Amino acid sequence: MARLRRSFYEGRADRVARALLGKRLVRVREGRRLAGVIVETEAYRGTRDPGSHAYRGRKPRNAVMFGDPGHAYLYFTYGNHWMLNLTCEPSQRPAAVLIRALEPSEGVALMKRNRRVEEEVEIASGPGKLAKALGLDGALNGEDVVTSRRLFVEDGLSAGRIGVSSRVGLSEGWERKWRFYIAGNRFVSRGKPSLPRKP
DNA sequence: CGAGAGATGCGCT
DNA sequence: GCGCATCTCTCGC
Repeated sequence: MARLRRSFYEGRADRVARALLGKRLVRVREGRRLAGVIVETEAYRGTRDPGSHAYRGRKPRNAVMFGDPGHAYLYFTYGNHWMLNLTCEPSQRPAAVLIRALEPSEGVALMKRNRRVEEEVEIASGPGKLAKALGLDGALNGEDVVTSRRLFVEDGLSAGRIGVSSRVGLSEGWERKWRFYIAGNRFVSRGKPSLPRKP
């Protein structure tokens, strides 16, 4: 399968987020391929988006968001979890797509071990789970996924019907409908039911 | 099986 | 200190 090129990531974050559904995220670690089909994403774009890390300007942590498209932005949160984003839009325009869930396809046994779970549906049905399953952390922050041998995205099949909803877990900016998922796919995360949200 | 809270560490106020 | 683009476990039904 062909790898996605730089031009793929240059578009608006919400469009890239949609387009990433059905593509294959690949992690190569110690010579082994760990991979899955992207089934859930969220877009964060611009300095006006109160849900985005770029909302309060450029800081050391979010600097990758302001750089070239097609790079991994990995950040640590909640004291436990790494989140994988892929930057998009031209340089200086802060934007990224959070990869929220995968349907596992290669290296399933190893990913289960990384996660210490038995059920396939538990491997990567959420952004923190996904990073753990693939062995992603701050060491890969800034990685160029267009050229990297360790982390990249390959073209895939059509995603089929796409669902749209509010983004998960935000106290501000949740009214933007920038979460996208493959409708009916069982590996999509359920999100966090107790957070404030409007129908 | 759904709701709720604790875990856990870092960046910012 | 507080809040966080979360996860997991414990309760109670």
